Amino acid sequence: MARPREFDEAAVLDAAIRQFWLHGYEATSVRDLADEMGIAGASLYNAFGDKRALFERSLNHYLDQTFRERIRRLEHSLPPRDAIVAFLQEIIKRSLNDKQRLGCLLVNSALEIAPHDEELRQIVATFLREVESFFLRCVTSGQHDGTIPKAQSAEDLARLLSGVLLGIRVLARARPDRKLLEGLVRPVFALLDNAVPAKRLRKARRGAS
Amino acid sequence: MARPREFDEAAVLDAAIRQFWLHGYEATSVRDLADEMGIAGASLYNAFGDKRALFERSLNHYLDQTFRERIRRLEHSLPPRDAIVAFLQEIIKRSLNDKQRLGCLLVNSALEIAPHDEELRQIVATFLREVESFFLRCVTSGQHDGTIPKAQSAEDLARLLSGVLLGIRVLARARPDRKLLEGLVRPVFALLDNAVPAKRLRKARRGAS
DNA sequence: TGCAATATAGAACAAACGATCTAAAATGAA
DNA sequence: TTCATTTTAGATCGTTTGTTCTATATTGCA
Repeated sequence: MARPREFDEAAVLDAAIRQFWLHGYEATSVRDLADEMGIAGASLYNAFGDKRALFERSLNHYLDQTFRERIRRLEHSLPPRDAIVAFLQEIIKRSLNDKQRLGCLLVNSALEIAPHDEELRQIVATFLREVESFFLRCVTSGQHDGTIPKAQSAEDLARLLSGVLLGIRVLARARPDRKLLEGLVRPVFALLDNAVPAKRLRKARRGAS
Repeated sequence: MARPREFDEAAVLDAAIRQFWLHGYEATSVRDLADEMGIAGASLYNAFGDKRALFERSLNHYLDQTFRERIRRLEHSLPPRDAIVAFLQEIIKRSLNDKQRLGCLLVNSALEIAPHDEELRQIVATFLREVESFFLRCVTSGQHDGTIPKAQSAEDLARLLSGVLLGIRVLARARPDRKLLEGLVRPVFALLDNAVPAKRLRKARRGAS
């Protein structure tokens, strides 16, 4: 047949993700990309098409590696309410440890390019629905087994959780402050608690641990 | 002395805001800016310094015109809890009417350039604290007069409201969906309601209106 | 009415941009 | 071994970028 690729596609995609993540789409040049990916410009165009197509591949790869992995892992290992709490706490932890202020590539993309590119907007929108339906499954299941109160509809709680998730990521980009982020989610977790007043709950938690 | 300016500084700043808002910082060229502002490139550099300095002026002008105006208006005309509700509803309304998907220049900036420019990050962070302290004043005052429950600390509620505000703006950029945004804030408003179960509250509201 | 000072329009600058071309290298099937 | 096919590195394409220069116009003060 023909000469085979010399590079590992997944590895160079990871490098591309890192560049787009670090500088954003517009501020990343094709030369930066090729250098960091360790391939020549021509190879990049040959293998991925153009800059925009490479970005689309990178974003999809990122969503698979990062978000979908987290959803799978938490949903299969924890009871529904705990999965929600763990999800948000993991996001907070990542935001606080993010010394380079990368933020979240999904959120960054949702703002920088989704509004100017209908196809990418669809990808972002579809994935955001995917996250929301993870929250919805958790809330519905928690309301069934009695660990989450039914005062608010499962749909609205899932919507709120999506919004809070994105809000944390934006806020953390400018103010990576532990008190701020942990305080932000406290009232949300209270909404997921079974109608137990906050004071009694704190006392109960201290007793348990 | 010397020859006077031929353009109105506030007017050309508005045009600059529109360009940065529409395309983002990186994707807006100085030629685009000068054309839309109706001045020559040299005049732009003479009057504002460089592209980055013009952006800083634009952002500050935007924050004054849009956000600070809204905070002043609502805080002086409405009781605290209503001011919070009106603030979020106004953001939702703007997001749904935003045919050009401009989003919010503050949120866009917080993600595109704040992480790469320490001085602009400070401006964004300081303003975000300003918004949070508006929410804090409202919640504290509402908790005092009994219109907002004290189950959650005023600080945490203000933090949550900030996060929800940003979350709405990001979500709306990719999914400008009324059900999503209005559903998102419903549980938040419930947190601000005086421990009245949702069912009784809906009934009471129907009776009142 | 000069004169210093600033604003203007438009050309010009080097550098960087996304993308492509050229020619050599590497492969498996015939 | 030949050949069609693909990948590679590096030069190169025409644009566009942010910024500055040149030359002219316009002002208030002396």
